[in-house]
Amino acid sequence: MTPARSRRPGAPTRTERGIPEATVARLPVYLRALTALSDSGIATASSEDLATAAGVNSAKLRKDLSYLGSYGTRGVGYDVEYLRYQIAREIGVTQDWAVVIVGIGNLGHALANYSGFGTRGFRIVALLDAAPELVGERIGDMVVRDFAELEEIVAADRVSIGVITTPAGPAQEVCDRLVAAGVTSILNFAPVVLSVPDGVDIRKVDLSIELQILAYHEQRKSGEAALPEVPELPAINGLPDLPSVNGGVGA
Amino acid sequence: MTPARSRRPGAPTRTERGIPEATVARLPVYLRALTALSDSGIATASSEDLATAAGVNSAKLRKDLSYLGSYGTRGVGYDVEYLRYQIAREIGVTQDWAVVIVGIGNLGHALANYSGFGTRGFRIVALLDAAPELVGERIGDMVVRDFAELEEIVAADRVSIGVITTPAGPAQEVCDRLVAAGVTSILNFAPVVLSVPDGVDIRKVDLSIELQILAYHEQRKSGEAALPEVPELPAINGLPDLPSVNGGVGA
DNA sequence: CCGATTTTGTTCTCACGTTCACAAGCTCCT
DNA sequence: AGGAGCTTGTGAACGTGAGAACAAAATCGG
Repeated sequence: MTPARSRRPGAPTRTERGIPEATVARLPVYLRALTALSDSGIATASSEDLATAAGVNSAKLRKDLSYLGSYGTRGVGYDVEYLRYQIAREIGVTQDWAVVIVGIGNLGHALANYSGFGTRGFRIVALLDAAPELVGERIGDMVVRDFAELEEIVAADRVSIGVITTPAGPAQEVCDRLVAAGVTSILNFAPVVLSVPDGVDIRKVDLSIELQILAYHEQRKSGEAALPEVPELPAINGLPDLPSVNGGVGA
Repeated sequence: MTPARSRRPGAPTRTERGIPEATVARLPVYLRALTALSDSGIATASSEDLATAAGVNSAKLRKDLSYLGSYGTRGVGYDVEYLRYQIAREIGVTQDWAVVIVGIGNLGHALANYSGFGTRGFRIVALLDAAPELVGERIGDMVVRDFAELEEIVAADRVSIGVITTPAGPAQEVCDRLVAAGVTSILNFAPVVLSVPDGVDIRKVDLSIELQILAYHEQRKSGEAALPEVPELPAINGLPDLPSVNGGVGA
């Protein structure tokens, strides 16, 4: 996707630009760990302490932090407040980001009520749904508005992040509308693969996929003997002749 | 972690055992794509078709499927029903798994109502909460039960998967109780790093982390010039002397 | 029956991520 | 002031994953 900016071997000095994706995904975890330490009144922490709090290995943590710069003092550790600020700044949560949530079903409700939105840095500016019976409903201190107002809201509040909590069906259309309106980052909870143009980031959260991954490992654990060795379907001899629509299988 | 069973170069025949983790994470996506194709009455699909539907590259998809075995016919493609069954079996969703949900707040409600639980293969056997005012509440066709009944339920229904949707505070304790009761796979929605003994699998879903990752990329997009170059905190000259508890920073 | 065509399964190479191990650098004690 | 003791930051080795490219196998038309 991204053209991978040409790597000059000779000049890796400073933060350059471009922290490895795996590291970016861990920075929020470190940020949370630092906040917890800070709340406990701890002023300084070693990479070992932090790594334990974040659930990672200390070498990895040090390398991750080294991409941001050389905060930290040898022989001492990291100043909790200082490092916390640096990470927050690097991630971009020192400013706050306007977010819209589209699709106010069960999950949309839950997210709308999610106080403080987990960590600060994000502000829900609108709850949207196309269903007339939902529009006008109060949730916390917000009111559900019509999805038709999307463009107006995005423009007025400089919304750059959209959260899709609709069913699978309308998700792609909602996504297209969000992108057209100017949203450039999308968090998708609908169980579909959304396609977006280059320049738009998308992340997916999928409960059923997570459960299936767990099930795979669970199956391996409880009796590897219980795994049937390639039990061919009853009739797959000659031609695969349109069993199609009726789900005679498992699911 | 896994000792990586010695690879004999000459005999990679059959499913051996041990599919790469990255592949395991994509199998559920393929499964969903196949189900969609099946529902559209499509009986055969090429790796290209499937890859498009699943949002991946076709070479990757073929390699992933090759770990399961040699389903698929050269010059033709894959039989949709057949492949679907093979993947479902490999993941383990041909049998169904008993699941308990602990913590019936907003999110717990949402999951409890999540009809069909996304894909079949999972059966919610209990909704649990420790708060007396929630116990007894009806949600769909289920009733919230007391968390104290956990052990009994896990034993009776052979529950191997637990979902934690409590706040951060009680999450570790709930986790410990689940593990002690015999649950060996946990899906955690609480914003904390849980620690579990070896042999227990844990996966985490974290809204605020996902948003922060989006924010990072968003910040890079909108004006790389807008990124302030290392604006040191006002007073970090000499010694890091306990600024600790008061959060003078941003978050 | 044979060759052209299609599409899988696999090999090879490269990039990315993780972990180890250690030199550089800071503090504290004597 | 100097050395002992920690802890960071990073270079190097290792393992995993992604993608290109191609040989093997199946169908289909002549």
